[in-house]
Amino acid sequence: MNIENYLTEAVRQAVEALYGPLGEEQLQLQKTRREFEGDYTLVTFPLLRKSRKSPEATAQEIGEYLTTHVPEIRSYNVIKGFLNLVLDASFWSGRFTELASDEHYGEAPATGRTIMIEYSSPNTNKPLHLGHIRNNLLGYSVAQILKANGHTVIKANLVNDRGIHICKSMLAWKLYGGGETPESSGMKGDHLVGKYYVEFDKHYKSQIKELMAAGQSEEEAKKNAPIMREAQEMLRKWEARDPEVYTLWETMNGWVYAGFDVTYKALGVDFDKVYYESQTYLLGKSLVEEGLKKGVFYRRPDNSVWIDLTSDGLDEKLLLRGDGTSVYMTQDLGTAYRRFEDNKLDDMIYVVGNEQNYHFQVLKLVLKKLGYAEWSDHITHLSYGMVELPEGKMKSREGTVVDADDLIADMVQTAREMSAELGKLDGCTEEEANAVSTMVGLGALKYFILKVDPKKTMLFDPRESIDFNGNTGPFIQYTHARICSVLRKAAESGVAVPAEIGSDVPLLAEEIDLIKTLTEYPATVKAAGENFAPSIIGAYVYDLAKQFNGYYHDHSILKEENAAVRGMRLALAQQVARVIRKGMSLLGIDVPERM
RNA sequence: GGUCCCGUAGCUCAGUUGGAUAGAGCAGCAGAUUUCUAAUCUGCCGGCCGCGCGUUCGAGCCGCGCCGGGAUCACCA
Repeated sequence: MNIENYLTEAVRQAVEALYGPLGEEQLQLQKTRREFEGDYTLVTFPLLRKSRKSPEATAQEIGEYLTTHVPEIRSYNVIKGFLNLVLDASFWSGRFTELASDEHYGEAPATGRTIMIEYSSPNTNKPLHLGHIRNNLLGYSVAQILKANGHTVIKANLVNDRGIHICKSMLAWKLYGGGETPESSGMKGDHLVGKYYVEFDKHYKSQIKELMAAGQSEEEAKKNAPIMREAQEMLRKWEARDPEVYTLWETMNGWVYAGFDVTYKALGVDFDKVYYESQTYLLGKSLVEEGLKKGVFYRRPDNSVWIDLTSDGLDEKLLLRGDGTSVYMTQDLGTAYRRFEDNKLDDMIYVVGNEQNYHFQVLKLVLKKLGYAEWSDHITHLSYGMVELPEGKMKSREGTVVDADDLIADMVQTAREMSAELGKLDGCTEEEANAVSTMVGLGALKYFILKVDPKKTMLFDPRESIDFNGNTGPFIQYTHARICSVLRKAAESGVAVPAEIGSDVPLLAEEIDLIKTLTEYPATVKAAGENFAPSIIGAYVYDLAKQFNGYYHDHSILKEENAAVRGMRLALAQQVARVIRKGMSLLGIDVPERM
């Protein structure tokens, strides 16, 4: 039975008995804020027209009626126009028993909807950086949250494995690499390839300089630099499947994938489907034909195909080059179409940075104009803001990018040092120390990034991110570890944790607060699912941990002599730990049992 | 210039869809440990929610207009 519905119905009956029938929107029942006495609050302002009395008098009247007619409502108080209803304490022990015995607490029943979420989508010419970390963490977490909401989720990764940028690192490796491999250099594959991407840029720049010194304009120099011409030639050869180029491409991409796998594994993210652009970049041309036939697109004299979106407040957009080759938009139209067809998707979510807002605006609009509104309306661009550093934006040219692997290693290392300093690792095996440091270091990183609303540009301050106090992942993990410690000690001394709380066990106000927070978990998961916002889960879990930590600090559990009260507190602690675990797993954060 | 996003405490951020006296953390100040984990807890200090007008019983939230910051408007992906 849903408590909100039950109470709303009771209140409706009360109001209608007093003032006659009323419309849907006039009943506003909400949780009472913590600083007031009560559990649920009725806002009476919308009812004044019916009651024709002052807010206070109206609240008074309804409160009186409810306390005499509804057994669960013990008392009420009125503050201004707000009617605070106080439920009987035994009611909350009942609610607690319900949630404790629900094995799938916080997991919605299957909806039958299938949702694909595409995230990560790296280029294979350089290693992942901090921006990718936000992308990956968001994508994975949103996938987890949608699963908890009962949807079938397909996690997809579209690897950008072809194009001129890939040829650049291939060419630089061929020219200057001397046959270097990940094995021979001891470098991670993606870092090795990234090194040659930088190498290309270096030579390219010096060639431009030379040409300009020889009298060419900057524009000419950029076009004429031999190394650039060679890279373009390489791309042509690749498209013609030249065996030598193709083999090199396969080899170097293989190195990159091996490197990415390590990073993905460290981040704890994974995928159900991996698409490669080299296999999908020809898609979408038939849609262009279709658009031309329908008169939605038009052809310019140079044979290129465009759509005019000026009447929608946008610009004209190229869809196919004059030579018949695809552009980004062509491919995305094609892959979107194919994905909906192949997987019978109900929704498609793209986790892509906000610098591509315009692209997705156009994508959806074009599909709509082609007549596919019934599914293009189910495309969501989960747009996230840039990650900035205290020094400003990350720029690869200026070497201010934060490498993903380095950052992860730093976080784990810092976690380890701090643990060691506090003596937390005493008596641990090397393996245990590693496991805990990894969980804590990554917990800090993940929570720090996910607690921020995705839309917003966020500041990543390395010093602050490794702070383990306050609103941080490690604080939540710590709270969990403490609870586990209590439960362990209870088990050791043979004290059982009861499955439910007897209705006669006296509950403190803090304990009722804690139960209330526990009952809000499913609604929180739902809200996070509707808004694609892991930050909502983060705020909830932190609040729960904080509440418990405060409570737990002032009230002993194991030393409580009254067996019923002790049992109640143990049961409460156990559920808090369980909900922390559930919430954190939606963020992709592991929770240690000791730390 | 067009389109989109952001603006809340010194700093980093919440604010559950329009409700009560706007919340956390960090930083600063003052305290708490014979204790089940002090990676903790308690208290204090700190606010024209960018500005103005409007909508209504009620606006940080909705509408309009400004101001400030960012992204984007490529035959790159």
